[in-house]
Amino acid sequence: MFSKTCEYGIRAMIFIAQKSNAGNRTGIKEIAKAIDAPEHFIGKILLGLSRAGIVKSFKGPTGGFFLDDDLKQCSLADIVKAIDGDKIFLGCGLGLKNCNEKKPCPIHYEFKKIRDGIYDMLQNARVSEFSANLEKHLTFLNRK
Amino acid sequence: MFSKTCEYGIRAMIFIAQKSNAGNRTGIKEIAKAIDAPEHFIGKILLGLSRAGIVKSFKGPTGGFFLDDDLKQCSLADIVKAIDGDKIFLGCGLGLKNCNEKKPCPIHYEFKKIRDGIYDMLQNARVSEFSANLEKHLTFLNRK
DNA sequence: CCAATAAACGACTTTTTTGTCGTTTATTGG
DNA sequence: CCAATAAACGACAAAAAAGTCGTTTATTGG
Repeated sequence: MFSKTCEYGIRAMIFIAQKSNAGNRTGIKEIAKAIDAPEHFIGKILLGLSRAGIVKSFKGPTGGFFLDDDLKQCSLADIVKAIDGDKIFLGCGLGLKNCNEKKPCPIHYEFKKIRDGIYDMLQNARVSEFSANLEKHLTFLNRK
Repeated sequence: MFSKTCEYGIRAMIFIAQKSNAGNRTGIKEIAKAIDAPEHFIGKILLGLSRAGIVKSFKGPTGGFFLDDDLKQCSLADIVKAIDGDKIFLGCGLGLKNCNEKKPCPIHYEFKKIRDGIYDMLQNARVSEFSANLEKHLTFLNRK
């Protein structure tokens, strides 16, 4: 569904949002441990998201990643777009470049429903809405 | 969503079904041209599907690929399972190995709806149901 | 039997994705 | 100012996916 990069990215953002909601910044090491991802790799991913303006950071001691109030409203769709682009929202299910309403592939309309469902879900899910359940250990971000 | 291999595989199967419905076999060259895919690559993919028992073939002149009456009932889900496995139907949206009802990721339940929707759609779509619209040029399998 | 045809098969190459490493730059607190 | 800290950055390495090539095997029709 999503690339691994994107999966890590979403998990990292949800974790950063949780920390930000509690008023804290968090560093690459802490994030990597929390979401069970390779440290250097999420560093690279967060660099990309930072450049995309989806996360803020400061260098040095007391530095780290965080979301300001605007960014807390960031949706999962925004993250996916920044990492994987919009092909999951717009692309043809059978990989056809010129598939569209005028020249649809055999599953075009059925597939559109799926894609729209994915988009709605991701668009309505904001990174910061998951903090409460994570705090209560009702949901998890790591694989162990 | 699907791997390229899988996209080619589904397109090839739909094309083979169309030919089979018309009572004909079709060869790798013809398939490759019809669905706009690399010839050798399609050969490799069909070899896999043939081993999985999802398509039949004969060698030699008058040979080629075809579906017998049983195989015409094959669903797109069967093809996806044979090529990409079942991770799209069962896997966690955030890539977590041990994500489940007891230890769900933050988007587990929302994502389950999506996955179930994909499964239902693919399960209910049979390869041979697309022939009529393809014949009428209402739908297409190539990118040009 | 033979030549032509077409799938089967294995080995290989290329490209993309994923992941790693070492260095540089910015910031902080002492 | 300085040592410690942490993100930024670029280059590289490994693994997986996508795609290619040449040869072999089976089948057909003449």
